[in-house]
Amino acid sequence: MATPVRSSLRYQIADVLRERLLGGEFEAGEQLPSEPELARSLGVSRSSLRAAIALLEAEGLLRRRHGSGTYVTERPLLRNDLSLNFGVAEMIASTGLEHGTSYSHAAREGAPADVAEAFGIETGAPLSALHRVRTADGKPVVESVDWCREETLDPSELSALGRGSLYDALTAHGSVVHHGVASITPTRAGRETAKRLKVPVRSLLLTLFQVDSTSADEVALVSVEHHLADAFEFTVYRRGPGEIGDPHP
Amino acid sequence: MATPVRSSLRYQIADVLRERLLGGEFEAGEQLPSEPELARSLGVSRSSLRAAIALLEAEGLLRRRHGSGTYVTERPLLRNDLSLNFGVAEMIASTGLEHGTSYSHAAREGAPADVAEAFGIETGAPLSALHRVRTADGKPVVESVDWCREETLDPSELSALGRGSLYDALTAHGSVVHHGVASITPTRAGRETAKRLKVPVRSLLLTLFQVDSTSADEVALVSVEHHLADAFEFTVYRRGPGEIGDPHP
DNA sequence: CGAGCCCAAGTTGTCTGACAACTTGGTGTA
DNA sequence: TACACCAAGTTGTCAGACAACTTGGGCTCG
Repeated sequence: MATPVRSSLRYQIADVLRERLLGGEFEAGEQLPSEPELARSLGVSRSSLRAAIALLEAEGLLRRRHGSGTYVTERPLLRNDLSLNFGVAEMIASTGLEHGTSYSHAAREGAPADVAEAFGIETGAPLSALHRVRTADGKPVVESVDWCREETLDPSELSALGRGSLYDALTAHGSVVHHGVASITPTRAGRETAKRLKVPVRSLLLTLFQVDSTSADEVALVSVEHHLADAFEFTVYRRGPGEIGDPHP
Repeated sequence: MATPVRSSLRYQIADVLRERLLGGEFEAGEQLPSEPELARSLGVSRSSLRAAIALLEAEGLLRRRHGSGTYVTERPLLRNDLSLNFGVAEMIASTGLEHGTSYSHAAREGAPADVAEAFGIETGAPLSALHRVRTADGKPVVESVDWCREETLDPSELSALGRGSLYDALTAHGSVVHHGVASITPTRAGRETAKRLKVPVRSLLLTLFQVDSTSADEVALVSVEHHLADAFEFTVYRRGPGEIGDPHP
């Protein structure tokens, strides 16, 4: 049972190539082997390989030039690339610091207006809420609140999370997060937040309001994360305006 | 002549489909015609159509389900989608407000450290700089500084920009911006910035440090934009973790 | 000798046709 | 009714061929 989520071949190929690229097998600017050759060496058809390359090109990792070749983009490894969705723990770990949790509390709470709107329910309707303070090398860096439906995970299950990932817990309950839409705003620390993060009141924060959905476009999780301003650097790869969609006049 | 930058067919198809999708021809969640049928109606091969659909899927506009069909994603129209690169003017215009410029000054200036590093030159080396304050319905909302090489655009050319887009000017000089990498941080308004934006000192800002490059991965433009916190809402579509590979374990 | 044209090899882009894998709704049967 | 099965429709993958384009080398010609 449990729908093994057999990824399409092109995603598997893209995963393999991404790992080899990020692993440094090819240098920046270097030309990849030709498509027929690469396809042979991977044991896949050229069309599937091309589909995989298209994915990596959309991510900004590769660039194709008609008649010339496929090249590794020279962009630096993006720190905390916003176009990829992952948890705070991975984000901290990727900087080489030790991540931890200095505060964790789960409860059944009424939904605030913005969260309720995301779920399509009424304000004040009960949801499972998980309040946490995440630390990097012991220093608090992120205060977060995660909301999900009680049917998906009840408060006691959230409490039992321990070191496990919230995404993993959702997956185990059949609610696989496929993508999220994040909204980014600068904010200032309020009394409570300042105390938990151990910074002065009105300190600079970067706040992410994120709605995570399943592949069926059902909202699975809503998160509010307050990040210390100087804890992380968020980056994003922006396509265009050169090659994509002119409104042809 | 002059290299008409003939976009690949799949990009043209993606443009057409994107326009039809955003134009509301299909409702959210609705199923598209089958690939063979759609290919026939567009007069292209199925493989090219599939390549175009892959682009739109990577943008989060469509979703394909093996054996079932291709569906329009239910996500709302993203306000100021960070994964797309466009100028401040378009951003303001997309909110329905009148955009303008209340301050504009171009000069030859020495490069600050971070800008110099992006260009790969020494700190203090001369660049063309364009300082501007952009307005929405007459109210200042963004203070920006754009830097480019003197060989690309000299200060007098920057001054002569008028209402034209900086990207257009760069394109006209053979320096087509293909993509950018933006870094996002919360900041507070300094004395000068506060005065120009007509807000109190230490007001909340969202600062974008962006490096725009050509398709040859040469840095064409570096911008620093200070946005009023409540002027815009920046959003970004985040893939995964469900279907696509983790960044790196 | 140098500049410019031309060509051939190599690469990505597109097309065609076929079949596999999967989903979905309906039908038939126990 | 419940379940298994089937058939039609859809996307996924494969194979081969040719077109479009880039690049570098060799050639011609001034």
